[in-house]
Amino acid sequence: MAPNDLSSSPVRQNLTAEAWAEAALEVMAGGGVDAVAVEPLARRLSVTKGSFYWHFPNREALIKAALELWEQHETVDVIEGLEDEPDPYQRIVNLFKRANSSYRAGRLYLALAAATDDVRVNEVVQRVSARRLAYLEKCYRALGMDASEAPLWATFAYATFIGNQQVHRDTPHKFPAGPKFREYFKLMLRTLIPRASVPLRPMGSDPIGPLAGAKGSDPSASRKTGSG
Amino acid sequence: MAPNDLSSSPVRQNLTAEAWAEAALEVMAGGGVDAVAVEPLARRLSVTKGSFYWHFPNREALIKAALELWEQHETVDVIEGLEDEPDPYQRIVNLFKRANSSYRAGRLYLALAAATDDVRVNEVVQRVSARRLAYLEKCYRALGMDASEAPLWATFAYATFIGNQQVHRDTPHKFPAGPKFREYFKLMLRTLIPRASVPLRPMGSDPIGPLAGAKGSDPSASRKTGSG
DNA sequence: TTCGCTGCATACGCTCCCGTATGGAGCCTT
DNA sequence: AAGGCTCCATACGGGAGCGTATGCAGCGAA
Repeated sequence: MAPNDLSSSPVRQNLTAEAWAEAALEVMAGGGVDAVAVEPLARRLSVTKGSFYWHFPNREALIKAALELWEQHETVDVIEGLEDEPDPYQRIVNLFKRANSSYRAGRLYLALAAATDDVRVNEVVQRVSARRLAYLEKCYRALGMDASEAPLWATFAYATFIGNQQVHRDTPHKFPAGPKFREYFKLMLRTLIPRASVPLRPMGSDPIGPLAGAKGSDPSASRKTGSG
Repeated sequence: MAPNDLSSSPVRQNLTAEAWAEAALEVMAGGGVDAVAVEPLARRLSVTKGSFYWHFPNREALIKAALELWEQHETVDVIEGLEDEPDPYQRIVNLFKRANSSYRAGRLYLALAAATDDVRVNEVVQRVSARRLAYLEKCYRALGMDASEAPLWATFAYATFIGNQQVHRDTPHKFPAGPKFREYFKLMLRTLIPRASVPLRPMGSDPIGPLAGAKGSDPSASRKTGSG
C-alpha cells in the first residue's frame, strides 16, 4: 500500500531550511536584507508562515542562515574552483572572467553590501571582500611583486571588478557589450596585470577564451552588434 | 492643560521641505530607499507626522523630492565645479580626488544604486551614472583618444572610482590609508590616464595635492599616521 | 488500530507605519 | 482686537508583518 507519489503532487512539499534561505537570498538581490519578510516569502513559496516557524525560530535566524549560505557560495564555489590553475597570470584572468560573467552573483553582493546599517551583513561582506582581496594579492605576489606593491594592485584590480558590476547594473546600455566587451576585457587585462617586471610567460595571442557570461548577461547586447 | 512649558525651548522650528528631503537622504545612505519612513524621520527631527504631511502629500513625494535633491547635488555641485580646469589630464585627476574624498556621498550612491527593485531610484541613478561616464569620456577624448577608445577607458576609470568606494566601505581596514593611499592614488593615475599617445602637458612632479578627504574619510587612518 | 512525530495551516494579538481629520498656538494683517 | 494664515500636535482608522497558539493531515512504529 501507500503508493503516494510525492514528486508530482503539490500536497507534500517538505521545504527544507536551505530552500527558505535560498529564497531569502533571491529577494535580497533585489531589495537587500530589509526586503526579507516572512509572510511575503511564504506566499512566494506557496506556503504559510506555519511552515517557516517550524524551520526557523524567527526572522533573524533566516537572515543568519541566508548570509551563511551566501558566504559559503562565495568562498567555496568561487575561490576553490580557481586554485587548480598553476599560472598566476591566468588565475587573475579567470577571476576577471568570473567577475564579469556571474551577473546575478554580482547583484547579490552589491545589494548586500549596501546595507550599511546592518551589522550582521557587514561582517559577512567584510569577510568575503577581504578574502577576495587576499587571494588577488597572493596572485600578484606570485607574479613577482613585492609586499608593498601587491596590495595596491590587488585593491586596484578588485575595485575594478566590483565597479564593473556596479556600472553594468546601473547603466546597462552604457556598458560595453559584444565585441566591444572583448576589447574592454583585453584593455583591463593589459592594464591591470603588469608583466613587464617578471615575464613568467610570453602569452602572445588571446588568453581570454569564450567569455561565457559576456553574452547572456546583458540583454541589450543583441541590438547593436552590427560591427563587422 | 493649556500652558505648555515649551515656551523657553525652540518651539518654532519651521522645517522646510528641503530639510525633510535632506533628512531622507541621510537615512537613505544607511538603509536605502526602504529606510525612509515618515514617523521615524519625524522623531529624528523632533517633530510629529503633522509637520510632514503639511509639507508633503505623502511618503512618495518625499522620496521623489529627496532623489531630485540628490541628483542636483551630484550634477551641479560635482560636475560643474570641474569645468573650470582647462587641462583634461588635471580634470581626470580632480575627478579621482573627488571620488576618493567624498566618502559620505559615495555611500549615498552605493546605497541608492542597491535598490534594484525601485524604478524611481533606478532612473535617477542611471542618469547620474551616465552623466559621469559621458563626462569622463569627454575628458579622455580631450586627451587625444578616438571615439572607439575613449568609452572603454571612461568605463574603466569610472568602474575604478565606484569600486574604490565600495572596497573602502566594505573593508575599511584593507583599503590603503595615509602614505599608502598616496602611492595607490599615483598608481591609479599612471595606469588609468595613458599619456603616451598625445602628451598634452609634461607634468613631471606631483599633481595630486592635499587630498582633502583621504584623511577624514577613513577613521582607521589616524592610527598609522606616524609623521607628525 | 492506535499512538506519536513531522510538516504545515489557521487564527489571534501585537507593533509599526501610513494617511486623514481636526484642533490649536503663534504671527501677521487690518 | 479680531480674523486669517502658517505650521505643527493629537487622535483615529486601516494595513502589513512578526511571533504564538493551536489544529490537523500524513506517515511510521508498535
